[in-house]
Amino acid sequence: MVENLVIVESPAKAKTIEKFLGKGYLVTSSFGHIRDLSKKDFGIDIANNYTPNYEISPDKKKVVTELKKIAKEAQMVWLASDEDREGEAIAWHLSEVLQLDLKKTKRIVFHEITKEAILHAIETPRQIDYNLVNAQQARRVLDRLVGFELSPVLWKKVKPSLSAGRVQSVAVRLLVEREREIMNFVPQSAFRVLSQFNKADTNPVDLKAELNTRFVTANEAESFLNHCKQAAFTVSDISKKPTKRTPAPPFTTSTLQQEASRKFGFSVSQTMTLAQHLYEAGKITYMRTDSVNLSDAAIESAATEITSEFGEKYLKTRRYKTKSKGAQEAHEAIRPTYMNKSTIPGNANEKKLYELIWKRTLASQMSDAELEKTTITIDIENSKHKFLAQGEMIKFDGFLKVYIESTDDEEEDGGKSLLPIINAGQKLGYQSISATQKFTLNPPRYTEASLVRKLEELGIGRPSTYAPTISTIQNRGYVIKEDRAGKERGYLQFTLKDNKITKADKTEVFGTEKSKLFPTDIGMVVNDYLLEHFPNILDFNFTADVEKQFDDIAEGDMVWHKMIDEFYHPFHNRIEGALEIVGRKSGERNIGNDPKTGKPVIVKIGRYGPMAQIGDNEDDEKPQYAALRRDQHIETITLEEALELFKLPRDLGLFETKKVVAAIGRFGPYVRHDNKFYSLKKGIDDPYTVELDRAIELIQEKRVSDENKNIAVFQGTDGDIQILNGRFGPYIVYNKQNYRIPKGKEVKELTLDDCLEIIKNSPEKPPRKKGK
DNA sequence: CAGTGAGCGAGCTTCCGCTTGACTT
Repeated sequence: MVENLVIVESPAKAKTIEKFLGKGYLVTSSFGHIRDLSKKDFGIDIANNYTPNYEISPDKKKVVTELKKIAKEAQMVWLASDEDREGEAIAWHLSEVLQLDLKKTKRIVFHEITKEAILHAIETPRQIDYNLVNAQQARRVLDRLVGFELSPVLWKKVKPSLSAGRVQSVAVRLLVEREREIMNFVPQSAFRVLSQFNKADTNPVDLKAELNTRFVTANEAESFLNHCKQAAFTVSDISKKPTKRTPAPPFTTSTLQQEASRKFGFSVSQTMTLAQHLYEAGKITYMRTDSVNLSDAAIESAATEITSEFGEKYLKTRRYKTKSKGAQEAHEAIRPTYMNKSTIPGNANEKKLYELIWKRTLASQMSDAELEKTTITIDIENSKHKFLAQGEMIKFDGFLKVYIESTDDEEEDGGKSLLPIINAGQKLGYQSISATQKFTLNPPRYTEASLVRKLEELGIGRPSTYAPTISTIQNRGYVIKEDRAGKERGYLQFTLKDNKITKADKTEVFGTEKSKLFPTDIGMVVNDYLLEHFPNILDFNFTADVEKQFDDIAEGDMVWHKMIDEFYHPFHNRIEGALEIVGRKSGERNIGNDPKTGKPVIVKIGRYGPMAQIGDNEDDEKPQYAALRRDQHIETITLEEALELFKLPRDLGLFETKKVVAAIGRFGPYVRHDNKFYSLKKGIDDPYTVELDRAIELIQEKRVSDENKNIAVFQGTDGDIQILNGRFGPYIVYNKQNYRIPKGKEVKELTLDDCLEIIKNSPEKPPRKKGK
């Protein structure tokens, strides 16, 4: 029997708090929300003031039973979930489900996990704030209504199993709109002029300078270089300007995801998994937070660390205020639990992430860096243009000693080099001057992390959902994360050297993308459909607007189901209106006519994805169909590219009296013979040109490797027990299940009894989850 | 587990936010 039961949300937190409270207190956790809306009939009684119908979540049944048992015996139950909308709702659900006696229930909150904070919370309990709970119910009901009414519209109008929601649909919209901006982007070019000067008299000095204008035409660039042949160059001004740089605030979920992505290339889910490990090991504070606040204790221990490591001069205590929209600040910023540990044991990635967090936290409490920016201006005789050389010198490193924040921008070359000592009036001579054609860059594609940053900026989504949202839009096929090769383009370069101008045609590769998010055809079609019929849900301000109303509910100034009612009626009307319109949305595009038949060539989303067809469905003759390749898109494919697709499948001829055909399938190019498939070799074979001889070679190769595949066969009660040679080594197949062979067994010597033993001892496999 | 693209119908999919496992062919 326990005197006091304290319930928090996270088990790791429970463990820590129990240490602070000591005897008489049992601290346990609810593992987040314990119940949710039923999936039947929306889980909402719409006609009856939107009364929610809650069910204990299946994976929480055990926890709830356990909590019920303890709560019954406890003299006092302390509901200590987070101090935000969701936390308050968790406290309320607990009190309802556990049927807590209000006289024996107290609600407590704390923002940091320190002994003082927790003891203080125990001394100042309150009751559940029902206004805040209602704000959460409004949030939950709204999301359910939007998600569960919108998604089925997509199943009917676009494709089954699709989804839409307040958060994911806006995320996709951002990607689609950026992609179209890039498609429509027309690069402009101009000539950038760089000069490599030598000091005119004795020692040659390395001084690079850039002209303060760029020339639009090659003629202008060339004639400027001509002018430079005879011109004198004079240093006219040297200006020095002190500047400073300030450290970035401590990490939140979103900024940690961004930095881990920029510095180490981690995906957002990878970062979160690593952070979860660090949190569970007690190395860092909670990793799902929107707060930049540090506890007094943390600031103090950071100060001690800084003073002892770098000296008083490097210390500057700073308190940060969160400014992101919709922040709820139930936690601290993400920081090391112990500031005196600059590194921890663990695997390489855990170490990297921990050290990043340690450095960022420490730097946030350090002095500004003091810099001096120098600009040297060089006049050109008889010209209004000037050359500028810029340099930056660190006078005091401050926080830069431990941490420099990265940016998303590509590295700019030059500009920040160290400058030589030089005087005004100094004459300079050039070694070479070049004018290089430079193209403007298209807006950047999003990475997972930069999309999270944008969503946070718009106040859409929460720290606990950033990573899952990014996964959802990929799982639905709206978005794909991949690398894409760049394209080549030519550019001009003029170089003036030894009084001679040379012109060069050069090529560069541009637009190379690595781990970027690309919208798919489905993503674009769904986005266009939603934008056409439900512009209010897709509005970038939709979340911010409803958040304001949730705040009013939390303040007690608005009744939650009235707010929902006002939203629901016009929304539901739009749903009905959208369903009344007949036909599907397929993103259909007519890209021209087939020169052979004169029939129209159409690209659209078919039952199995993006496809091209020659001829109308109304036509007497059946249209010809072909699936688009993975790197082709409805919006950009040309007639020529589409016609190319119809050259497959290709008839290669006969082998062993059966036809051999080459084509491209879901797993890439293949040849088919006698209903069997043989993959073409990547980078060697091309389905458009492969010949019969080569196809036969591939078939025979496969036959040989298949022969080696079978090691042994035994007769089991449920059919054959096979020992096969697979991609990962030998394994056993029996009754449609695969079994791994334990180490230390000689595969060739396995007997039937050995196999049965292995099958019996291998752990029961859980049923495969549906979907991917 | 690759080829298809007509049509029917049954039964399914789906949201956002709190948490952590238990998986890793």
